[in-house]
Order: sequence, then C-alpha cells, then structure tokens
Amino acid sequence: MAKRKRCTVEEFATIKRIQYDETTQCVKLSNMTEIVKSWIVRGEVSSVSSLRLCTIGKAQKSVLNFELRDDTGVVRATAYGKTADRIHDKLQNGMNMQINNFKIKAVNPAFNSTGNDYEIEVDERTLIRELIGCPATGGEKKTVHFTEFHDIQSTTDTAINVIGVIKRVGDIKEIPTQSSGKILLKRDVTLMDDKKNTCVVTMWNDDAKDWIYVPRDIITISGAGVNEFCGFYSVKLYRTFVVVKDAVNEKSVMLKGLLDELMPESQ
DNA sequence: CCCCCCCC
Repeated sequence: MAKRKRCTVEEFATIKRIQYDETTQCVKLSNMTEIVKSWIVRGEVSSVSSLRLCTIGKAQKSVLNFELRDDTGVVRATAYGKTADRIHDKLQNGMNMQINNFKIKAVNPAFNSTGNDYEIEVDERTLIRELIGCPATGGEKKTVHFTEFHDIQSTTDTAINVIGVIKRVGDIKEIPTQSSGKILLKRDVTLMDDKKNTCVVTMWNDDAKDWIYVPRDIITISGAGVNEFCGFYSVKLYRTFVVVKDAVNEKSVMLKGLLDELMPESQ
C-alpha cells in the first residue's frame, strides 16, 4: 500500500474544489470491499449530521457523520476532531465529493442505516474534495431504504430511516429520572404514512427543545433507533440522526400529492 | 477514535 500523505494547510482551511476527471478510477459505493485497490470514492452528499462533542479516550473531540450516494449505493462517513470542525458547515446536500485516502471499516447496523456493509473513516490524511463539472448523467442516485411503520417492530437492533407527514407535534415534557435525579426533556412527534398509519418519534433534550417542524411538514428521518415499551414500538432519535424536510425522493413527492387527503388544512 | 437518547 502506498504511503499516505498529510493534507496541506490550504486543504485544511476549506474543502478544495477540483474539476471532475473521468479518468480517475473510483470505486462504486456498493463495492467498498474493493477499496484496497483504489482508495478513491465519488458521490453526492445526501445527509450531514450535526456536529457533536464526544469523549474519546481522555479527550473531547468533535464527531461528524455524513453520507454519500452514487448510482449503486449509499455510504456513511465519520470525521473526527479538527477535520470534523473544519468541514461540518461546508458540506451541503447535493455537493459532489471525491474522497481519497480514507479508512474503511465494517458497519455496526445499530448505528448505520445505509444498507452498506462498510463505512468510511476520515483521518488526518484523508483528502475530501468538492468535485465541480460533474456530468449530469450517470444514472439515478441510490437512496436509503425507508422502513414501513408496521415493520418497525422487526428492527429493534438496527438503525432505520422513516418518512411521513407530521400529524402532531407534542409539547415538551420534563421527565425526572429515578437514577440520577436529572431532568430530561422529551417531545413526541407523530408521523403519518400514505395509508394513514402512524408512528411516534421521540426526541430528547436539545433535540426536543430545538424541534422546528410543524404539522403537514413532510420529513425524512435517517439514522433513527427503535424503542419498545410494553409491546408498543416507537422511533427514537440518536444524536447522529438527520431530519430533512421535503427531501428529494419518490416517497416524499408521493406524500406531498396526498397531503390534503391525509391532513386536511382545516384540522 | 463515535456507537448514545434516558421516561412511562
């Protein structure tokens, strides 16, 4: 394996933009096992998590997740520390990226909802570049799989993606915990699908406080967990979740068309 | 290197 080089200072200051080059050999996102031969992937940014502070070893470090998609699949990537700080507000959905010199690791399906068997780890030698001049063609981009509300019960150990119309946004509730006496903030949001099935999504703390979406919004939630209580299943949000309003996918468009039928405005 | 989100 070739020795990998550190980023230059200039590359750390921003995401460098480079011209699309069709002769660059890239691995398709669904073929990540072949990555050892190439170490380059290309894809469109389809999801960016919030930047969160995690304790890693003894240090506090930023952690950021984002997802790329191409015509074959979706891959989740993780960046840490200064790299995460540097790129988190520069990554935009729809940007075409090229990533060189990353690490690859097997996913933990409890935290990865892409359907890919592998994910990308960005380190200090990884080059993340915005590709300009990408050809418009190249086939339909893959999207992640949405779990139907009635299938949520079979996915308790797996991160999932859900989509629906917001039927109801609950108030914030203060929940005292038995163990630590800490007060938790909680908010429940009810989603409705195209068949008027519903599903409750629970947000905690800052995510509960900062919730901005309202009834009749069509949202997709990626990277959610499944919660079970007394045989009742609901969706809970991990810190890495991403909510997108009016996401560009077939289901979102379909729900938009059914909106007045599902959720009349007079209600 | 994260990976956790907690209550009835």
